[in-house]
Amino acid sequence: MEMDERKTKILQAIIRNYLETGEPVGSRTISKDTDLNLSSATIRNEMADLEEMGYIIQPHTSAGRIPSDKGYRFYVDTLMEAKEREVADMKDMLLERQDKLEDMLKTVVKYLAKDTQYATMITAPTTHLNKLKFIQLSRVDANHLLAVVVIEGNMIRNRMIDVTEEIDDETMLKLNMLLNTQLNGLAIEQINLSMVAKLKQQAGIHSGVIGDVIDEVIETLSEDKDLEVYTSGTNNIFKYPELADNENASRLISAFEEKEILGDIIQPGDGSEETGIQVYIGGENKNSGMQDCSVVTATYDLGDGMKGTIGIVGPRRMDYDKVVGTLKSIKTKLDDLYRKE
Amino acid sequence: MEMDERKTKILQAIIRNYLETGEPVGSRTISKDTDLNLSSATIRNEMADLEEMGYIIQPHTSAGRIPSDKGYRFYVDTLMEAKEREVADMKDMLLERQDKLEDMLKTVVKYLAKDTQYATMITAPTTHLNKLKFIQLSRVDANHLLAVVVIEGNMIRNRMIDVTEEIDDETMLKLNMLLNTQLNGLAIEQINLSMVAKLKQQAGIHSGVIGDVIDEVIETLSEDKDLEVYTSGTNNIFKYPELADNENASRLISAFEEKEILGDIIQPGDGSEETGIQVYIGGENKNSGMQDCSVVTATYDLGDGMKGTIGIVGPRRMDYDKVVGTLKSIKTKLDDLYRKE
DNA sequence: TGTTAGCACTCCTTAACATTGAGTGCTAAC
DNA sequence: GTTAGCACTCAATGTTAAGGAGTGCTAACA
Repeated sequence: MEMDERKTKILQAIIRNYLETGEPVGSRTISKDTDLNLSSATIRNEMADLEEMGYIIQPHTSAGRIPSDKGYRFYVDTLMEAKEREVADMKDMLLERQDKLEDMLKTVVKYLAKDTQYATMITAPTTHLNKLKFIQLSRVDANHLLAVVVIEGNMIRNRMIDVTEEIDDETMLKLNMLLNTQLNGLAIEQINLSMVAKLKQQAGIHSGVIGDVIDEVIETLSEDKDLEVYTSGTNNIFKYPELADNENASRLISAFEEKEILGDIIQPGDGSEETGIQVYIGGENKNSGMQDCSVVTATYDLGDGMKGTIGIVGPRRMDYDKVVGTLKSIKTKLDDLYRKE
Repeated sequence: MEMDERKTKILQAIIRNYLETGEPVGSRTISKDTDLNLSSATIRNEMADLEEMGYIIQPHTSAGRIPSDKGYRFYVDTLMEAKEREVADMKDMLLERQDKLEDMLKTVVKYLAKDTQYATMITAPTTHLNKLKFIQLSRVDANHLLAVVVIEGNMIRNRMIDVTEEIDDETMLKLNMLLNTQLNGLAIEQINLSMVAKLKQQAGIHSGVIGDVIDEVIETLSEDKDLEVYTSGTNNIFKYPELADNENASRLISAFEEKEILGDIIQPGDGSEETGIQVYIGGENKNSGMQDCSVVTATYDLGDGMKGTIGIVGPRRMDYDKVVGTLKSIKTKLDDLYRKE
């Protein structure tokens, strides 16, 4: 048996209706809702076919049908009409300050949660490909140095370094010079052990303390800010009874708190490249706690290799059109953000 | 009618039992559980008295009794035996790094959630009383300056500043000098508008750009890091049926996400000064969403005016002994942390 | 051959009702 | 003052019946 136009139309009507009401939909409803002018009996025959083909499911013998994962998948891949939606302007969210990326991400994720009424999360952009722009070591007091590093995209990292013996001005100057000439322009990823060894060697006699300082500077660089994840609207899961039972809710809340969801979910190279948007429906999720959820992710790219991911988590009967549309718009705005400048 | 020793013993037994089981406790149970050697009938008479006095409540006529807020209050104030408990060492959590206070707070709050099985939150220490230790302005590229400020307690703040016209080396040097001599040693709180005006005046001719830069530096200082709140174990609320119904859970989760709970709850100067520990039982909470919760807070003090608050949120029938004990221990460890050095 | 009306059947949902049992309050005796 | 005894209350649980939405199947129809 195979899909024809009529079956497609009926399947679409079932899904549309179910997304709206959350109730299993019966043959009579479809008979009235579509422009096919078919009796409920005919619809019933078609529905039996669709069930046999695996697109819809009957919760129990005397109930209507609900879409299966395969049905949703068909809908998302071929029937959905995701329209770009008007969304708030990222520029406004940036508050004109480049270094407070963190604040913008929080604002975005909050905005998305409010707009979609689902739970949302966003990862900070990766920076391991970014190049060093500026390194500075300053003496704060007798036994504390402050290391500040700026990388491409104007992200700042810093660290207070304890030193056991005071370092004189001349050495500080030399050290700063050394760090800048050797490391500037390199991507964080490129810095390896042999480079560090070379650096230490060049730093010369004071190897004891200076070696430690260099180690700490390097560590500051490779600090994993990439994994930073912000979430919002977790309480939205209570709006959907199928997710709101205690066990499920507890699992989800916990997953959001641990912030490990996105890492678990995203499987690079699964066709999301073209649009940057990817949909995972119910059982398609690897994460066992999320088999009853659908997740839509978008990869944004601020340029210079700074990519991050936005995730929206809702029930299977998520409003895919709206969510995908919104994410597309947000993604576009984020992508344009740095590029235009 | 007034409390006598026997009533006290019975009340204590009722509360202890209820805290353990979560079920209303009947007269027969108390008759067997206590060493009073009284029949259930006698206990019933006493219970009727205790109810009249407002310490216990009968959910319905044929049920046992549960403690009222007043009962819990009596228990917490006079019957409880909070024993200091062995807790993880903060030193280990600090990972030997002074500037990563944030990481320590996250670790503490996570540890507490795991240890107590309640939802926990912690506020970062206030810093508005702290003194400036170090200010540095550096040129990152032609139109970006980097401002870095270190305050007492070695907390670091920074900001990237856009400048429209390039600032020459000499001016930078002068500006750094000026900022350090004028502001070092001052508490953040002390810096006011007239000081800023004076600063700008002293900075001289370049007033346009320089003025903006100074404004941004000042803003960096007063950035409200104080309000930073970390939470953990929110999913623990599902362990307590009285909190886990949808409406309640949603409200609580949302309150935790907004992180406004502690601010709402803490009422300074309500007797928590002696021990730094404060207990809010059920209806005693101002926040309307938390009328079914109990909250225990502890104020920690890292010295230099850096105070913060820890909060533990659970059901009314929280294990007060354990929670208060744990908080006392944690508080002591935190208080000692910086002081000893 | 596809479509449809009709009908028996399934099974979830809801309400009504009876049963059980924990726990109480009261009374009278100790 | 304490206690045994007893009638009473009421949430919880189980049972049964009625109602209804929706199906699958059959037979008639265009």
